[in-house]
Amino acid sequence: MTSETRPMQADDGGLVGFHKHDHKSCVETGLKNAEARCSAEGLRLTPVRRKVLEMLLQEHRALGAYAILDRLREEGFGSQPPVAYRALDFLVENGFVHKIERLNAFVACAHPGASHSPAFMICRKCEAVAETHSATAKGVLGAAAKAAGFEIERTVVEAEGICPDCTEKAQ
Amino acid sequence: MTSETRPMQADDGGLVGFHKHDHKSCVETGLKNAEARCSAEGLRLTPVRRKVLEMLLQEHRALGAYAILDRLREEGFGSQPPVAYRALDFLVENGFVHKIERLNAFVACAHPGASHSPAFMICRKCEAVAETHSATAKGVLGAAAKAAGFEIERTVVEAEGICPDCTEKAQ
DNA sequence: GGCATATATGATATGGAATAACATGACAAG
DNA sequence: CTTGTCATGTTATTCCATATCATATATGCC
Ligand SMILES: [Zn+2]
Ligand SMILES: [Zn+2]
Ligand SMILES: [Zn+2]
Ligand SMILES: [Zn+2]
Repeated sequence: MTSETRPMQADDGGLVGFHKHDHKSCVETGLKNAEARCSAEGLRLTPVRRKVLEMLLQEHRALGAYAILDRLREEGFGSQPPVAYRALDFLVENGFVHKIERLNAFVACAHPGASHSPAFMICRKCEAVAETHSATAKGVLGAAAKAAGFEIERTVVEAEGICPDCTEKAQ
Repeated sequence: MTSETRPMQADDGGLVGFHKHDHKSCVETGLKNAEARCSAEGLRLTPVRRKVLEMLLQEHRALGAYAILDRLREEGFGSQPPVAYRALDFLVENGFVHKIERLNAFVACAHPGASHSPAFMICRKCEAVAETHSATAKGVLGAAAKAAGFEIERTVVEAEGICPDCTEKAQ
């Protein structure tokens, strides 16, 4: 099957971005989880880092580095690009946040704690982003890589299209 | 429509980037193909567009827009960003070139003429890029999308890792 | 506590990617 | 010849990202 510690399923809430849900708890538990994991693993969830994670949990869409930076400035943190990028680097490295390559932007991870190869669905109308998981390395691509002797370390899987809400509205 | 006429297979030469091959013919046939398709479909393969495609066929790796721009300048074409971006837009829209989101860079398509959802393997050491195809929309992600009511229009599938050559050299 | 070391932040500067907006040129249709 | 369309050229600006140096803050050891 897919993942080692806590395998995910297609219906286990992976599509937060497209559905109604208890958003306040969504943010709170996200932060709680991060705090727990950081203290468990000796990582330092400093104020800037915590704030950036909070911002990203707040939205269920991707934020660009400069949007993040603007908000950091408003909150009294440093206002130069490296401030945002360093916080993002930390969060991405430790799996709290993912980068959406297609958008050059960032989203909070929807499956904190689980080891996973994330996959994303990006609505090109409303820019909502939903995270699910991919098994790319085990599918066609994995076979091709194996055949070629290419060693996969990381995969980027992003689907662009129209989310259910926008499809509905368009009717 | 560029049609479901010639589906690809996992072993049909999709890994050009990692293997020795007749590179001169590689470029020539690439350009011939493009010319043929353009005149068949009423597209205009103008000098800039042709030059950019040639450059990308020449390399088997991704080139950034500004690298392309530099060479265009050397060849006497316009030297401002839009010159390169417009040519690239044309080539990407018509399937002659793909954008590698992970690198913010561009490669010539290795399967010209065939309708396909490309997938890429990117070596993080030598930056070689090999194109193969993905069936993402039919795999786990496709199922999740269907379940969520998300309509996939396009997929980005990019695997980062180490190519066979670099693995070998490292021994 | 005091001090050395590592880590995190602040601030400056620069480079690279991408697009908006406007002007000009080539060319075909009317 | 005029008009419309498409491609190109040019200017300017915005957004994304990193290198570098200086300062502060935490942590571990004496
Ligand atoms: Zn995730
Ligand atoms: Zn939408
Ligand atoms: Zn292709
Ligand atoms: Zn390599």
